[in-house]
Amino acid sequence: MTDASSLDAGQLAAYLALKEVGSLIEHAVEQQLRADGGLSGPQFQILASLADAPRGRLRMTDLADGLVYSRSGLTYQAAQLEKAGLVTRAPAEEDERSIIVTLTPRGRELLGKVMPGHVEVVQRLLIDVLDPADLATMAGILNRVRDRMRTGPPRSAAPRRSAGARKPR
Amino acid sequence: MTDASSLDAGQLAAYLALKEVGSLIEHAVEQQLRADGGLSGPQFQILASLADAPRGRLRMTDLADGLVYSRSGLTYQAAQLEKAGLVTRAPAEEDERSIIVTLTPRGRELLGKVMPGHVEVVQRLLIDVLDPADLATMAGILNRVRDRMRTGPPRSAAPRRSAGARKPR
DNA sequence: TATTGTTATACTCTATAACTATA
DNA sequence: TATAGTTATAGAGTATAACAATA
Repeated sequence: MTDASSLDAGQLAAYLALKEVGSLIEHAVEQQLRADGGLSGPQFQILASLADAPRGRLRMTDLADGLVYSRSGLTYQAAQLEKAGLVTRAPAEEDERSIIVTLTPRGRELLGKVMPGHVEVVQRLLIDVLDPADLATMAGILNRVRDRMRTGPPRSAAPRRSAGARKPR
Repeated sequence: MTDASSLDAGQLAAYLALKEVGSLIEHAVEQQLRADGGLSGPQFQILASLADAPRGRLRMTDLADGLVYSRSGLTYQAAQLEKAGLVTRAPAEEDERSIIVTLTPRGRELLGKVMPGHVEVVQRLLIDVLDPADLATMAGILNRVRDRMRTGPPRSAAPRRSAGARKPR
């Protein structure tokens, strides 16, 4: 990837570093989750989302929206988690079409068992390497990127290529 | 993931932002690669690595090392790419055990066809959102993290998370 | 024996489309 | 008709272990 057709060296370096660090951390985290709790990344995300929700309950659709993937993909994962006794599924009372997924005590327990290791990995790979100021700077920058991404990718304004020179914020 | 057991809010925010931005960009890039050239992310990475190498040639092992995954995984991908006429595989002359993977003209051509779109996505999602200073700052920080990760994760400092975990599934 | 790579196999994940049922 | 979710299915990706060939 020497010639990226219009990304200068610095831009390319930023992109590649982001990509690599992201995937390395993800990899390390997934290994830990698997080893400590037999959980895959997606499964952990579902359990964590539920743990974060009011009564450990969320509708399938809300879960799917928060986590990116398709309905059917979530159905598959939810079925796995249900088989393992980590969540239950039941129709919502107000709307019989909706399914409410609920974290079971056992699910919460497993999450508690896995969390320390999870935190340890993140701490060791990311937090410990940076001083608080850098960490805050990075978070700020990345949040800006994330917000922009979520605000609908300006598909309309695609043909933009002014290599930098923009002061967002 | 409200309670992360020992990550403060800022640390957690940094981690989550990194994770989310990384996966959103990866997703967008993979979609573009698939649409513009019928390539998966891993396949593109292999082709790009080859394009970067001296004569468009690399040994299987060197490819695998550079790209993370297992030998067998690379064998699979290399076979796909060979079927598509994008690379060739031939034993090395100095060491009959080694296989040299070579980018074909057609492979290089496809790469050329896919690159503009690839760059455009990165530009739109990442570069355009940040001013040059932020970009440089982020690259610097992430490079520090990456270097540390590569310098063998101080496995010594990881008190193994025994905790009899091992059951869900 | 160690290294390079392939094969066989098995499993996870994801997506699309067709389908059911509620609203 | 529109929405929520499931099912059937199909395919891609990855890893592990056993294997063959070369060094």
